[in-house]
Amino acid sequence: MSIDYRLDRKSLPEAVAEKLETMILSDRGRLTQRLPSEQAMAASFGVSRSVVREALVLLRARGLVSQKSGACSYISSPTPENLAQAIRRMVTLSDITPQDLFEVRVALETAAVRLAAENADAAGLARLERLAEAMAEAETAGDRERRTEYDIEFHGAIAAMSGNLLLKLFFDSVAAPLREMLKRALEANEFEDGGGYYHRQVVEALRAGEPERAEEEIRLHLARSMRNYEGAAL
Amino acid sequence: MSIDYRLDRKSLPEAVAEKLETMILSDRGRLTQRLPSEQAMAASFGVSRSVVREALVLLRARGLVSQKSGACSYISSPTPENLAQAIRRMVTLSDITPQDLFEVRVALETAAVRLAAENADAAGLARLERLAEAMAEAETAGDRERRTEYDIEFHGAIAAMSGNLLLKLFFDSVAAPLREMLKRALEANEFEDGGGYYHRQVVEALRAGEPERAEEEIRLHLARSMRNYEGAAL
DNA sequence: ATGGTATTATTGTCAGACAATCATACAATC
DNA sequence: GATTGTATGATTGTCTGACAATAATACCAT
Repeated sequence: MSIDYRLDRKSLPEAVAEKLETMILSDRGRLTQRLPSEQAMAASFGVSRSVVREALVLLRARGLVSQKSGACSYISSPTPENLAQAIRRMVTLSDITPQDLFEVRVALETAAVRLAAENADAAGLARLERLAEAMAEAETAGDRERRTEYDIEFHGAIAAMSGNLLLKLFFDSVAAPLREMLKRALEANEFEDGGGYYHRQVVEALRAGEPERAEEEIRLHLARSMRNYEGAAL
Repeated sequence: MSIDYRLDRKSLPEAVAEKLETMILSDRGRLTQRLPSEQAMAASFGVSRSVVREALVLLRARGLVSQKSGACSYISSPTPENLAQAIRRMVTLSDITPQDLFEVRVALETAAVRLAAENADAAGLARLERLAEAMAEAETAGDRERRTEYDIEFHGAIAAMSGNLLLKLFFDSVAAPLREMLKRALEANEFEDGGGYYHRQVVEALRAGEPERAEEEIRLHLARSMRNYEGAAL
């Protein structure tokens, strides 16, 4: 006649995963640490190996552990790609439109370029210049594929130059699906861009250390390049 | 002596999950559809039930299916909470600082208020005004808890008014940890704010349909309120 | 010490079993 | 006839045991 209020409605694997997660998070800093074997965990948690396995699948999906067949599980850190996939799923399944994606990207990048204008160092500026030049070269050579690569790298470098890890992470996550859209659009449409003119304008503003101007240049550039996405479905 | 090129280095559960995911995604629109039983899936995929179970755990972690014990699995859509959790994990595990969080929040909110200035409708503006008033009232009454609630709701309402689902989603995900920080800071520090003055300024700019001014007001307000976060650890 | 080999531990997958839970059909009641 | 309660079957949740594939380790020969 045990009453058994059953406050834990969760399933056993979720409960185990939660415990493991708190253990992992409290142990951060000491990463790349190997976990006990599944049998050992099953014994210490008082559940069967199947439950531990399902818990590990959950944690792997969250990017918190990595498993190699035959070897033990290791603690790991979630990667940006992890978040990017979640966003992509969300975008394809919910009512988020390509325009939403682009607007968020503009928000992140304008903020990034503001911060970059204050953090800019010589090495970073030189790298941006190299990328802008390489892009212009690829464009005059007619190599649109390489042009796009350099373009993406340029914008990513600005996000990195902001010195804000979260900003960079968000930018990458949003840029990934946009990049795929762009690739599909490139195969169909004609491409149009100012041959790296805007990129150089941005670099100049960054070198001068003028956040407002840098933001304005990026905003112009992005508004212009948005046309290339038109007609591209998610 | 079968060569067995083994092009699929993935584990069986991942392969099954991938197949199921493409099936689900291609069937979107016809959601709330029930999947076959685990046994049936195991038979049709030619694997054991354990493999199907692990695949389902993966899909559940991605928010693509929901399971009720005893009943079948149902196709489902990922929720914002799903993404928010991923972001929270990412924030607690990496070297992201409170300042990073705040900067991203400013980026998202300034973009949101710009868009809101263009999308503003009477009902939304009225709601914002009610919230600003309620906040000012709570502040004069000395009820800091309620004041904070209205404050958060006000900013969330602006994000929602942008009409951009992804922007709102990101904002909520970033605001959640900031909100916790603020609560802790509130218990220690004295709080200082302009009694809802800035909020009213923002609403005015929105009503006038002036994106630039609205952004500037929000920026001022946020720069001012950032002091309240000082000394609060993540 | 170094490199190759054998042993051992661990994971990946399978099969079968049973209890707990849910869905459904059916009977009973108003 | 609609609703409620019950019985039955299906399904999931968990456990156990097993074996092959793979990685880590210890051991041995050079």
